[in-house]
Amino acid sequence: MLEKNTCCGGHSHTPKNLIAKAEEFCSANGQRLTAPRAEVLKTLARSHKALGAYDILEAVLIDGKKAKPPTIYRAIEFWLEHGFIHRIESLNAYVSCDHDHDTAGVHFLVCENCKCVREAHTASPLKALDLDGFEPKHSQTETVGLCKDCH
Amino acid sequence: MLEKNTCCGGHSHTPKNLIAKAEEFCSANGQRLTAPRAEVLKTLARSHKALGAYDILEAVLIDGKKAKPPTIYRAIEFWLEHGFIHRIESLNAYVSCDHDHDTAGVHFLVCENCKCVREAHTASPLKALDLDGFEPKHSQTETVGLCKDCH
DNA sequence: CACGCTGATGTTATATTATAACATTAAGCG
DNA sequence: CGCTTAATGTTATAATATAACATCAGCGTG
Ligand SMILES: [Zn+2]
Ligand SMILES: [Zn+2]
Ligand SMILES: [Zn+2]
Ligand SMILES: [Zn+2]
Repeated sequence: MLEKNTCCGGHSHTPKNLIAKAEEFCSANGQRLTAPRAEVLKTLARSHKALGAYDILEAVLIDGKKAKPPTIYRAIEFWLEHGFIHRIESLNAYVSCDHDHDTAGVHFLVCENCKCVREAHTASPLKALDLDGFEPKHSQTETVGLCKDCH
Repeated sequence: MLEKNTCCGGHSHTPKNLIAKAEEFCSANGQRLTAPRAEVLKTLARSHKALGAYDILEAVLIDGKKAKPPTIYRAIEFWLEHGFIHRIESLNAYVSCDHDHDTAGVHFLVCENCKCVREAHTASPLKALDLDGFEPKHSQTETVGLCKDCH
């Protein structure tokens, strides 16, 4: 039974599509979709809230057993690297992403009450800046506030 | 002897102005510029790099003695609340701020190598977004990359 | 299939960042 | 001074993240 989504603009929160995309990505790129990786991604994809690493740890079973932190963090790192999840810095937490987008101009609306996260994309804010020799790698905006429900 | 600043566009990193501003702020607002608060702010103002809470802890002496974490975190919280410092989420670290600005449209260029931080201000990225009921409180952009020196 | 290589995971321990809870002290005021 | 309140001191611990090394699984090769 899928949880009703009332805060993220109707995003369905079904992990199916994302897992399918992940399978495709892995086989196309010689990566392995192992049990820890699959469980971590599914857990994030099912949630409409950002989850901390230890929330994920509590939620997943790998071969019927509780995992340990490095297992979770390795899977998180893997999906971060390949753009399937994002880290929400202001929460020390993670959300899945089913968009295709580059690394610039990502904007998160983060509810400080319920931890739901809405992802949006705007023109890169770097455009407006004189970088003066700074070499950007990754740009991310986080707006903390209250979502429609918690407001 | 002031450290030569080569990465932040010539910002002088002298704590004098900021401390003076802080004194003024405190007396105008019935707040106390206590030893822990003063030492923490001075330490951040002297640094052209973001400092973690435990970096600050190692750097300051309060009445000749090393402080303990809560002392540092309380001072950090105080200056954060009053806009004298910022938290760089991607580093879990803090920088001083001698600008006067509101809480929207702050943009940090963060060097992942040397941890120097350049602060810039742009039009609020929220303008470009359909907030759809989301009530923003604080918005911050962090661009991680390499500064001119580390590049 | 044994072998060896590689990448991933398992496991133990510990580092790093941050806060809860309560005791004590210092400032401001009548 | 004696009261009130805000701030700090102190102890302990929570929450987040990683280092280091052992083991295992997949895979190509012979
Ligand atoms: Zn995304
Ligand atoms: Zn909410
Ligand atoms: Zn600032
Ligand atoms: Zn640098």
